[in-house]
Amino acid sequence: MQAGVSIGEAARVSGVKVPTIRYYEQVGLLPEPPRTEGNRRLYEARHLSRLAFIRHARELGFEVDAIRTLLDLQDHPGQSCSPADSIARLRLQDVKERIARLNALKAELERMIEGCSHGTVAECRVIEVLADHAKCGHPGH
Amino acid sequence: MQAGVSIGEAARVSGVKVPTIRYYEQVGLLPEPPRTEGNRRLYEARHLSRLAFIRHARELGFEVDAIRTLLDLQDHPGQSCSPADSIARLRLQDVKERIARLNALKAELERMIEGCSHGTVAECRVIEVLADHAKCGHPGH
DNA sequence: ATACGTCCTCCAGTGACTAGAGGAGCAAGC
DNA sequence: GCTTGCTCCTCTAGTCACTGGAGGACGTAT
Repeated sequence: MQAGVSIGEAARVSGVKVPTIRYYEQVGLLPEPPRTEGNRRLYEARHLSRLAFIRHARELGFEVDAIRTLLDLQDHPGQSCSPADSIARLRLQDVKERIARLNALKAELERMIEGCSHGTVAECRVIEVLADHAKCGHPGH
Repeated sequence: MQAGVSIGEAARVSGVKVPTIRYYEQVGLLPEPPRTEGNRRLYEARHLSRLAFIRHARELGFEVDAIRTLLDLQDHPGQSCSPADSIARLRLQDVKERIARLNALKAELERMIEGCSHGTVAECRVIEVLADHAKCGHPGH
């Protein structure tokens, strides 16, 4: 086991930016690492793997609060994993809803753009649809 | 033409909350309406239709800045609609990208959840995948 | 006259960062 | 030994599009 790496190095290997790493420490996602004599953070393997965990979870769209719970579970491997399972299921549900909503938006945007005759604003379907909700495929929203 | 409606009434018919209406005025999306003797806002038809426009555009995910441009175009109907068209196209591009990313997340979340054996955290696939990026379908992210 | 609902302004908070000011540590070249 | 330039430190404030609360005024019904 070596000494550890600087915050810049940690940023490089994890793909998380330096200020974001400090932010994660500040909000309690990442434990405070030891420091050098000159007061610089020195990250060890456990910090780096935790950082990778956080990054992956953020990429999957988990909120910081959810990640805190997931990390806490990881620290207690004997517990039931059903909280982790239900956090992931909630997230999946959320993702599915977003996809459905975005597909509706996509359809409406495509209809708007397709109807545009590239003339003046007065006859622009984009503006017209925005101004009058009744003119869109009004899918609920 | 009647007098106009209160901010509460405007909120009711537009579906935009009262503080949000005041916020739109503050950031210059909605013109300042006339006031009553008692200093209350009185919205006229033009304000209400502008509010509907804003709401619809926000629902489609246009940013406030983009909406400002779109409203400006609406106020000058003789201009070419190509700026409106390109704002909408950019938005569509963005929506498409989001859908693609969310579909990838959905696949990964489903794989995670499916692999969960409902036992302890130690053998939980959800935690495991989060901890080790190599264990997911690593679709680019 | 009183009670209640709606309205007013102003200021602070949300989430998850991001950017900048102002200063100190550290390695290399001259 | 000194300077240059990079990385690091803390602290504060800004982003986006709202949202919420304090503290007070107006308006209407009883």
